[in-house]
Amino acid sequence: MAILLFLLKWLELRLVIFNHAFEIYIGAIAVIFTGLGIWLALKLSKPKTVVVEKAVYIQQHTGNGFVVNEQEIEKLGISNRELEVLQLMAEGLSNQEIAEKLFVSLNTIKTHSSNLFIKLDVKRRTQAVDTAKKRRIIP
Amino acid sequence: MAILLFLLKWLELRLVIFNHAFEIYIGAIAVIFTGLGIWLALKLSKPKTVVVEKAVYIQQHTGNGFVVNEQEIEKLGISNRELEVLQLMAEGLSNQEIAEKLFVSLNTIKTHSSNLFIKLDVKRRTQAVDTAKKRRIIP
DNA sequence: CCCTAAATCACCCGAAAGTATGAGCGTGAT
DNA sequence: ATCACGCTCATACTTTCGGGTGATTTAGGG
Repeated sequence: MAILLFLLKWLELRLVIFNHAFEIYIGAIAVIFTGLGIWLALKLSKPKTVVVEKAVYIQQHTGNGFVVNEQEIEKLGISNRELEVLQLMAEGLSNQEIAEKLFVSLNTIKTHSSNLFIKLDVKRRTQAVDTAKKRRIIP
Repeated sequence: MAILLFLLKWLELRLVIFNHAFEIYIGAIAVIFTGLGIWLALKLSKPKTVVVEKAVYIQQHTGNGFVVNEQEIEKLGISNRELEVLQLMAEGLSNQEIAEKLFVSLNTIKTHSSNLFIKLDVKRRTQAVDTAKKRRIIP
């Protein structure tokens, strides 16, 4: 029964195609040449590029005097890995970005930052950066 | 003579058109839809934006000679309330603490900081502080 | 008077940050 | 060899941030 129904539908479809062969042909031509036009335009047109200049602000350290306060770092017991994390933190990087930059996992960075916060006696990364700058641990 | 020749040629052309009406119709369709495709592609293709980073070197503010870069603040359209929030942010305060300090709700601080991030073109508060310092918006 | 901008606040939701805890590994000192 | 320590990573959980949206109020300029 289902097969019969399907057959009938198919025959109907064939009839439709036969009766409207011309329109379908025209439609196919239209679609094909629209596609061709799009392809042509994309291939042959110069890529529209909009150049946006973006200023990048860079701190210029022209031999001015920033000396790392080694005593402070030692006194607080900050390891060099922690210092690296702190520096990247001060540049505004997220933990994820720091992790990628140092080729370690996000959890490791979290551990480092947690230890850093304890050693600096702070609660947040912004506070850590502020404190570290005031103590001349980072420029 | 020339006119006659022209007339003959014209009649010939008419005949050609008559005999090949279908092909010409198809050809016209093809041309029109190729044009449509080209137009579509040119209209709808989004221009590729290329961001060119341009280095801007910042003078180091040695010692305590800090002058606020008013032009920068105005250029970025930072309101004074936003500036207050930014300053407290730089001191490492949480949004909650800033809210309490300024006697407003936490949501208000969130709104201010969100607007700040947009204006400073940053994604995080640490980045905002870093950028603001480099642009001499805050000491 | 209308319109705009600043400032205020609320709610939701997902992402990021931060806390707590435990554990494995290598290195240098005892 | 063992111990301490730095570094690594994980899991689970809580808190904070940040994005998006919309609403209200107030002050100031056209």
